[in-house]
Order: sequence, then structure tokens, then C-alpha cells
Amino acid sequence: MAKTTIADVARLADVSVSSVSNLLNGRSQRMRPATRKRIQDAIETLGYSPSFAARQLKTGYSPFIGLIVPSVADPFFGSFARYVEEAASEKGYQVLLGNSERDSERERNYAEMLWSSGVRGIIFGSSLVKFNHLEHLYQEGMHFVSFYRSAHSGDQFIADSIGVDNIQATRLLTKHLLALGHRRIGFVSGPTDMICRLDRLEGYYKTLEESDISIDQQLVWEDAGGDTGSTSFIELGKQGAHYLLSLPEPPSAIIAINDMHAFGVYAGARDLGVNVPDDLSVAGVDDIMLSAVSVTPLTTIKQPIRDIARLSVERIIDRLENDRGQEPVHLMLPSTLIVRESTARYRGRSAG
Amino acid sequence: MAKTTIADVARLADVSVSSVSNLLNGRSQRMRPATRKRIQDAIETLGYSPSFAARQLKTGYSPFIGLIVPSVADPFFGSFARYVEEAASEKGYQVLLGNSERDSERERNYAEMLWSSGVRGIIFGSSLVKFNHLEHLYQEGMHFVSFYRSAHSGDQFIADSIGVDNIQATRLLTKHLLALGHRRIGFVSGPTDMICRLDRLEGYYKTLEESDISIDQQLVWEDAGGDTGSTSFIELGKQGAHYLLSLPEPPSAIIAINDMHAFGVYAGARDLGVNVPDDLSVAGVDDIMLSAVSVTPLTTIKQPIRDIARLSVERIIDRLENDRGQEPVHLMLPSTLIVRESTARYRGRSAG
DNA sequence: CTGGGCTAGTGTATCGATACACCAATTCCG
DNA sequence: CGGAATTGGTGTATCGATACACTAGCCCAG
Repeated sequence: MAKTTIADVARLADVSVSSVSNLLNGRSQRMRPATRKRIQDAIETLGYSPSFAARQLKTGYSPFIGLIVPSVADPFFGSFARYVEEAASEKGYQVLLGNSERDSERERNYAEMLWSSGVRGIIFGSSLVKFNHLEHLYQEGMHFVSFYRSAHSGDQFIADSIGVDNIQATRLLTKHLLALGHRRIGFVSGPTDMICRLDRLEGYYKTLEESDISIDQQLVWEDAGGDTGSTSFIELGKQGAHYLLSLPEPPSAIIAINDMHAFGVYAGARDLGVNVPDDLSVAGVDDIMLSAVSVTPLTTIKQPIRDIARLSVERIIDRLENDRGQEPVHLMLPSTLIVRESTARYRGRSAG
Repeated sequence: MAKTTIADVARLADVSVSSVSNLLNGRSQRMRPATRKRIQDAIETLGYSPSFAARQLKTGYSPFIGLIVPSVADPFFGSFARYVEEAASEKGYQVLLGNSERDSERERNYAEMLWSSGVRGIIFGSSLVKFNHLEHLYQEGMHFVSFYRSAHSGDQFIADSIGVDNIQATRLLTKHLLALGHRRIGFVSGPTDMICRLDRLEGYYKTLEESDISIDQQLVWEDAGGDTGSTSFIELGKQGAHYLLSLPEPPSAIIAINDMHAFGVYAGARDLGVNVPDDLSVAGVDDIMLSAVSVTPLTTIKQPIRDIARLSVERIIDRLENDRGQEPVHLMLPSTLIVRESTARYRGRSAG
């Protein structure tokens, strides 16, 4: 029941605590093999493992990485969290999980608790547009790696980023739908308080402009806010579909800000008797696992989520263990269009 | 950049470290309001927050809870993790996340790292059938709360448990399908190395027996193992559906061990041109969010997952903070059948 | 035979917070 | 008015591991 300490090991092996510590910290050339063996045996029989708290207090080293995502209940971030944890544990780090619900207040509280816990590196699964609520922690020495950050670098907040080009993502989708003959393409988004969402919306706008299609703001449905958790991602997609499909001139295709919203659009279309893909093409972004196997498999943008997770972990560990003053690093990984059955050629005005 | 310590606060407020510590630990009645104000101001201006490592070293108290689930990429466990984190942070605890991939080796490594980190309480999102790889930690003082543990209490391993009656869950489903006229009911399961799965299978068997329906082992598809992550939950469901629907006498209904498997069954049925629910009724367990909005909404068993998460956190914190010697507590929460469109009345031999 | 260099260790201050044991000054009460 | 009790604090050993500074003992060169 009582914790075994380094002193217990030293006593059993009949050496000083220094020697045990030396062995533990890779200074094992400083002792005879016989001594080393005695210490190792003592550690074994006592089942000793060093206290991270004590070690951290002395060295400042913390084996924890913070991970803040909007919600792990969202399958996309659930997958991301899984890969982050996998990569971190391979490197001897553990992951402290936090759900921000896209609330900057929660995000700040969470980051501050992490700071108190000795955590010096946080991975953000998704970034709020403004970041200044974390600036004081950055000043104190916290490191950040952010998923989806690179597109905007307007402020002087310094964080590494790994991500995909979200503008490119919706550009690919929009082009795909245009190529299928669609001209009225709707867009369903949650609140655009996150970088990735702004970028996705921008990719949609830009591509329409480039194709000389006038932008109809009626076709862009954007929730004002208040969505938390991922239950409502689906719910929001549904509301968006209800709105767009009830317009006098409804769109023949809808791009959803992500796959969960897209499933909501499915549901909303079904409510109104609109068939996907015959009457309505639907596309999402993320390629969550269910997208491939849903009854109408979803056309979407695949994000290299495992690579992103692993690179994020590598970057944060690099920051923690090595260079602390280098310039921020921004990586951009390719995303790919995956065409499945939810998008089809435009067939003229739908029967509705 | 340099950490501010309790000594910095004491210096600025012109008091001893003891007084700062007293304030921090609720002994504030021991000082004049003016003094208290000075200390509070000093804390404020310095942005001081105590080091959890130092506090933990001294008091043994750790603000962390471990959470081990098969994989947070699975939407069910993603939701569970979210609610656990929510409940924990309300109580001032942080969650260390681990994905066991249902591998007892990984589970043990993970639990041992948690022990080294000072964590004294772990919530298991799902329990392997055997638990002895964790017994040594229990002996040392680790506390466990397990989701889905109560049904079996054969071993002397002591852990609290919160869960739903899994036998009852599949019993409800089987009865539902029997009531719809189905007689050949298939069962698709992953490896039965977890308590919940054994129980679910048992509920199915028992209900058939009670209804005097002979059990056809051909109708029970059980993967030998090797599935990791949740990608393959869907994949496994698909394989199971392929197998069962290719039997000489295929089932007219399939119960899947959980909703992800059920979606795989959807996909497998689609591959073979079998229509759900016309030719095949499908039911799952969990009621993940997508089940309600998939194109054919899934009949399933709803688990009170948020309640389970909150109760788990409450129990583990109670163990950590109060009674350390009391008897294990086993709670069982009700689960409810939710009938949606994926199950329909039996129509005789299908054309499929 | 002396001393420089090596091997195989050891002693101990330190990280930051806690809480017990103290104590000085004031207040209270008979 | 004197001793007890209370108020409002403070001093410091301690948690467990680390790593720098140190040294006893030995070998060998000059």
C-alpha cells in the first residue's frame, strides 16, 4: 500500500540513492555490472517505479501533453484523440484530454489547469479564430501546436501548426459539384468562430467567383451559435437542410462544413422527402469512418488525420525537449477528394 | 517565463509562505481580511497558480483520473469520454486518456504509467473478462471503477462498477424481434473477450431458449480477434453480415453487438442487395448519435451514458477522497429499447 | 615512492507546497 | 489586575528524485 521509494530500493540493493538515480538516468557506466544487477533486482522485487511528481518538481520535466478538442464525442476528434494518444504513448508521454465545446472561456480555464499541472505543451484539435485568451500562457513558456492554424497568420501569436488546406478542401468539393452540372450550391455551416470554418467557407466563395457564378447569400446557412457537443452537429445540419430546401429556389447540391453536418443534411432531406443523390447532392469534409459505410456513402474530403496527429505530437515533443526558441513551424498536408454515392449529376429542377 | 512560486507571492504580499498556503487551503479564517486581500492581490498580479507536482509530492493528492477505453475513435466511447471529462472538470479533476485497443498488455502498461504519475483512480470504459493483470496495482492502492462490470462477480478483484444490464439489453432486442415474427435471428459479435459482450450474447441465448427456439450456432458470427480501433467494428459487422446472409438459410433479422457493428451489417446487406428493413431487420446496442439520423434509423438499446459517466466520476472521487476501505459498489442503470425503422415485421422468406 | 588520473561510487542541497508546532500580541473574565 | 484564551500569524521539516560536487581506493608512469 505504501509507495516504494528510491530509498527503499537503495536499502535493499545496499547502495546509495545516488547510485539508483544514476542507473535510472542512464549514467549506468558509472558502476560495476554486479552493482547494476543488484539495483535492477531490487527494483524488480519491489516493483518500484519513480514518482513523476517528484521528478517533475526537481527537473521541470513533465510526461504529459494536453489535448484540447471541441468534443471527443465528435467522431472526427475522437479519431484524432486516439491517434494523438497512440503517438504520445509511443514516446513515453501521456495525454490529458479536454473538451472546449468551442468556448474560449473553457479553453482558457483548461489551459491554465494544464499549466498548473506542469504541462508545457498543448495540442489544439481545432482553433478558435481568436487566440489571445492564451497569450499569457505562451508568455510564460507554454508551447502550442494547432491543427488548422496555418491558413491565417494575422496575429503575432506563435504556435506551430499542422493542418490541411481548408480553402483547398471546399474548393475541390465546389469544383466537383460544378463539374457535375450544379449551379445552385448551398453551404451549411455551424458558427464560423473557428479558423477551419472560415477557410472552408472562403474556398466555397472563391471557387464560385472564379467560375463566374454569382454568390447567393441565401444559400449559405450559418448557425448563429449555441451549438455544443456533437449531438447538435447533426441537428444543425438538419436545420440547415430544412432551411435551404424550403427556399423558393432550393439548391441542387449542399456542401456541409463537415461530415457530421452532412449526415444532418441527409436527415433533413429525408424529412422533406428529398432523395440523396437523385434530388440533392451532398458533400462533407473529414471522411469520418461512417462516411464510407453509411447507406448512401458520402462524398467528402479525406483528411490525413493520423499523420496530422503524429506530426502534432512530434512537434510538441520537439518543442518540449529541444529547441525552445525557434521560429514557428507550419506544415500543410494534402487533402483528397473522395467521390462516393452522395453526389450525382445535375438533373434539372428536382421534383422536390 | 520563470515559474512564480508561493514564495514570490509571500514576498509581494509581505507575509510568510505559511499564510499564503493557509489561504490556499481554506484556512483563511486565520487572518485579517486586510491580509487576505493583500495575498489575493499578490496572487492576482503575479498570475500565480500552485504547482500540482509539489502539492502532490507533499500531500499525495493527485488531481488526475485515468480513463481507459478500447478506443475513443469509437463514437460510443468518444461520448463516454466527453461526459467523463465534463464531470471530472466540474469537480476539479483532469482526465488522462488511454486507449487499450482491448489489449490487456497495453492496459497494464497504461495503468502502471498512471500509477507512476500519481494517479490513484482509473475508470474503465469497458472491461476485459480477466482483470488479474491489474491486481498488483489494486494491492498497492489503486482504485478502479468499471463500466459494465457488475454482471459477473466471479473473481475477488474489487472494483466499483456502474453499468447497464447487458443481458437485459439483448433480451429486449430479441423479444422485440420475436414479437415481430422473426424466428431465425442472427448475432454478430466481435471477440467475446469483454464482459459486456459475453453478457449480450447470453441475453440472446437465454431469450431464445425461453421462447423454445432452438439455438443455431451457425447464426452466431463471432470474430476470432485481431480487431483494433473502431474502423474494424464496421468492417467486422460487414463481414458478419456477408457470412450470415450467405447461409443456406439466412436469418431474417440480425442483432449486432453494438451500433457500429450494426452499421457494418447495413453495409454488408447493401453489398448483397438485401434491403433493410424489408428483407432484413437490424438492431444494435448503444444508441450512438448517428443511429437516430442514419438513413435507416437504427433500432437499438439506449444506454444512459451521461449518467454512467457522471456516476463513475463521482464514485472514483469518493474513493479517492473519502472512504478507502468500504465494500465495492455495484450500480445498475436501466437501459431502454428504442424502436426505429431498421426493424420490421417478418414477411416470410426474403427474395434476397 | 609520489602524484595524476581513473573507477565506482556517495552526500546533500534543491525543486514548491504543506501543515504541524510554535509564538507574540491582544482580549476576556473573574 | 493577572492569567487564560484567542487571534493572527510564522518557522521549518518533509514529500521523492535529481545531479553536482566530492572522494576513497587503485593503478601506473616517471
